[in-house]
Amino acid sequence: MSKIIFHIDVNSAYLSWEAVYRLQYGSPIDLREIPAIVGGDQSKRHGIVLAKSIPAKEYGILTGETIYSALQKCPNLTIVPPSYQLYMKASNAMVEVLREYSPRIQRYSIDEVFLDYSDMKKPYLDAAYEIKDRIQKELGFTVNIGISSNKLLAKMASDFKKPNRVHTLFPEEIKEKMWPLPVEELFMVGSRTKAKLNSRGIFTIGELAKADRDYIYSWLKKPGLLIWNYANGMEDSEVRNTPLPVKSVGNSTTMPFDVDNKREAHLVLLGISEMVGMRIREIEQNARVISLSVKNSNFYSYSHQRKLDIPTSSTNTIYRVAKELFDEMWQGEAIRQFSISLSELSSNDFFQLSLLDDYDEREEVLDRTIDKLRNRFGYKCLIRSSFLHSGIHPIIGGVVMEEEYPMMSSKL
DNA sequence: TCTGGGGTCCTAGGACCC
DNA sequence: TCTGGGGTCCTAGGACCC
Repeated sequence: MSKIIFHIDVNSAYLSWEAVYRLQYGSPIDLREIPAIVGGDQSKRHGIVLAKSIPAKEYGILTGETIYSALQKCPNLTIVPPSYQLYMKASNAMVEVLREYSPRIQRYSIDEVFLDYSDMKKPYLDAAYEIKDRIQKELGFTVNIGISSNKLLAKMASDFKKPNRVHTLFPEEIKEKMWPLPVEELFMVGSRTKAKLNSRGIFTIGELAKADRDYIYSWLKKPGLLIWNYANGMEDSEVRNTPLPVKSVGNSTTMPFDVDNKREAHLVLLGISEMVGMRIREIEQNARVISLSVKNSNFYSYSHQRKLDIPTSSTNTIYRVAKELFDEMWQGEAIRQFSISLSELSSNDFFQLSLLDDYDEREEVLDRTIDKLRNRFGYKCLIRSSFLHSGIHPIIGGVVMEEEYPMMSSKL
């Protein structure tokens, strides 16, 4: 039987949540009704637009652009900083409502949820409008709900006219509702692929859909086949109740100032190693591959990685390898952003039992002791002396540890 | 005071082996 | 005299998502 899938998408999520929160605490202004954005701190060089109100959108302000540029478009723009704890709470509250409608729920991101409504009693349109209205009434923010027979089409549907709407996009509606859209509005067609497609005369989703499958595959390989299938409405992944296992853990930081010397670079790497180390131990995994990536002041990024003989979760090992990678790749120029990522993860119990001899083990006992202290008394209770007076944070990375939700990124 | 941070997946090329 | 070919592993880079 054909499925009924909902995609629930919070309208201007971060901005709406800020607006609701501020109204609850007596603010006379609804951020959704004025040109406003949620944005990072420019003085820390985090100055990009994370979310925008509809009035801000009318000034041509785009998510991801610099605040500097947004201010040129709208000088009296209201800018508020992000508060991720708040967004997590709002997201959780929404999911609690959704659980009343189906046990099959997939949190796709902090503000997007897939819900499998197949074989439920109440007619799906009634349920969708009820969900939408309840979220608005009970939680104060609005959502769009897209409905179809698969996740891809449901997601495309939720992107139609906003805010506070329910849309359907069933296979028989594809031709009329999806094919006329510009090809870049298709999920997984980004700016690079848009340019490629346009260069060969493909401008709409319909034109991609009608292109020859083998031609697209020989030209754009697997991603080409994927978007060709999507353009034809073909997608069949399950609404996953449980998150997939984590494949990599990484943290990065854009420094408030460029780093142009090895000593400071190493300190930054130590700070990041502390965070990724804590996180990998938290999920009880070991990593076989350590990757270091840097972005220089010209915004050029490059990376090196190393595969270890023995998977690790030791902060010192991560740091040592990251330092080696940095020393062999660094060209001596000013660095803006540092990033360490751990991958090829494996459960750690095997190694703990089998490697009785090993050097990493004592490290790990110490690491775990430090983790416990930091979890109990706060991160700052124990810091390495090398950071004192360095101007560099001893633990670097902005992960909200409690109540983690899966970030599924480009995978449905 | 101009451009974040956290992810997944794919491809290409070289090394190495038989 | 004229340099195969397939498979696997590793690394670097790049595409996309929210």
